[in-house]
Amino acid sequence: METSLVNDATRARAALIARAMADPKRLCVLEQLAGGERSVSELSHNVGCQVPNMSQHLSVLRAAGLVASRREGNTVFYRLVDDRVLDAYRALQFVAG
Amino acid sequence: METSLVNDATRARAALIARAMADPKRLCVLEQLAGGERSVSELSHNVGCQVPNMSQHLSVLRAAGLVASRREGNTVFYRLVDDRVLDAYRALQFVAG
DNA sequence: TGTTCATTTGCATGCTTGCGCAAGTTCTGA
DNA sequence: TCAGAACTTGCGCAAGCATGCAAATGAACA
Repeated sequence: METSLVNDATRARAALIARAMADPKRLCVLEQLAGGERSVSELSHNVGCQVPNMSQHLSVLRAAGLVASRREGNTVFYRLVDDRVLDAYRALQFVAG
Repeated sequence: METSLVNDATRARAALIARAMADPKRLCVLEQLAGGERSVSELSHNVGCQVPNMSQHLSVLRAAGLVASRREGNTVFYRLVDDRVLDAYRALQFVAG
């Protein structure tokens, strides 16, 4: 076991982000959010899953720091935290060929 | 549920790749392979896990199409299939901050 | 053929995940 | 204060995954 150019913490953080992106529905959410803010119910409708399930996926994405939310009355809107998230997604798609 | 710019198959493929990258040890393997071919035992030593465990991680990476292998006598050498894999990893690190 | 080294596979275990459903929370409007 | 809409959380289950260890396979060589 030897040292590396990248430290353990950075690697763990990158792995967490990859983990958050490791689900087609969550990738679909990122695509939706690329077009701007969306509510939970909009997302669950567009992605095709139940609202509680979508809420769980969103909490995974939020825990990884990929999305953030804002409440407006009864409605919670989610958005991408940073466009670099889309860059990473595009890089994955590029590898996917 | 509405259509999207990206089809289900592409999304699933990207998710598979993200899943393959969703482990610090596997990311460490990618870093090692960025420096050229490595044998399984070298990798298990450098990454810090048992050989059978490394073999499993490598099979995950291979299933995702990120690495390929070549046999030379008793030794199996693994390599990155494509430098775009590193681009994707860098993009993840970039998101990680 | 028999031995040894390098890697892969099989198996058991314990942890994590995605999902559906029910219940709880937060806010709006009558 | 009460009903209803929009989310979130808790729970249980089936499936998937990481890991360690033992056994099996493959290749080289005496």
